[in-house]
Amino acid sequence: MQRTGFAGADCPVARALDAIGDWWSLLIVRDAFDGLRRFGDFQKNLGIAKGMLTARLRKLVELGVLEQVAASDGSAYQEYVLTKKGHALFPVVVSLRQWGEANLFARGEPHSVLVDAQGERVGQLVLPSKAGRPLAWSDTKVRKVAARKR
Amino acid sequence: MQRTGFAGADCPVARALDAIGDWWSLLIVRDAFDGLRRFGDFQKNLGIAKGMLTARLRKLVELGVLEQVAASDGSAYQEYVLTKKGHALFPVVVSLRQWGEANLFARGEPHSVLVDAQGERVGQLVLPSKAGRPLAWSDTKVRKVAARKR
DNA sequence: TCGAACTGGTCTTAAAATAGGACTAGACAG
DNA sequence: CTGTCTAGTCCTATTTTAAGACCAGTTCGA
Repeated sequence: MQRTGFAGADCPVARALDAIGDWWSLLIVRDAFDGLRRFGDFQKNLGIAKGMLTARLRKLVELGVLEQVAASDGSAYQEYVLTKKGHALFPVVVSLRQWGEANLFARGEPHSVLVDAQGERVGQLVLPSKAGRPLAWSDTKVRKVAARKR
Repeated sequence: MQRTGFAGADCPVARALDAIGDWWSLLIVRDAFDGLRRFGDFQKNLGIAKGMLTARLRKLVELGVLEQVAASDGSAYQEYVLTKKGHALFPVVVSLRQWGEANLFARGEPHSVLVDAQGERVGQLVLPSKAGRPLAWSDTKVRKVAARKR
């Protein structure tokens, strides 16, 4: 059966997952943040089937997360680069990274880490209140809109 | 073919997506943050097939994101609640929400919003450097470990 | 300048995942 | 005791995925 979609949901989380919540899209975006640009680079680095990659890249371009530009090396080929909307996914990738680091590796198990320009490990993502005070989950709640179709 | 997995990857993003990067898991987690606890509540709210929900809940329990506890209303049934590891997914859900809010709704289109205890809308997630200065994507890079299998 | 190899795909196929619904055992309410 | 609710299991049709064969245009090396 066709996979259920959430494109019309009121909840931004549902819409976001509908757009980029499949098995590959965020890994492609992660690789794009890592500097990968070419079809073949993504394909080799991810080990993804070419047909899948074609479909995913096309969807990400349609969504406006990636755009195709002429290759930077002067060849006749094209490259895929993050748009502004794509760059806005940075916190999503970082939050997944930080959760993974803290919860999916054994103590001492090596993994890649995110560092700043000085090579220092970055801190944890912080959710500030309007006044700038850090908020935990229990300090927040979701204000729903009047129910529509869902 | 069997869906490609990333359980052994060096990259925490890949492992995180392997664990919770399917179409339903994060929506279940979102609903759990929203206070849903019972099988039937998740099923009704998400419109998910029961077989899917059974499989996803089981996987989330195995992962240690959810745990089953005796129902809080004194009945003989069970409930699913977030563990500490599950609560740690809060920034992931929030980052998806904020990206969705900013990029997937037309201007003026209504959507649910995250507010603090005073009902004020929360700010954007911030990634601080070790010293506490906010970092953008371009201020960071990924330090890889010595290449293994992938 | 010619052929070989590279790039960026398309197409086909088999296996696996999903949606949807029928069915069921035990709990609960009247 | 009986009907309904809960939390599932199981089955089937359809879609998605992985994997690889194949292909046209581009670039490279001699």
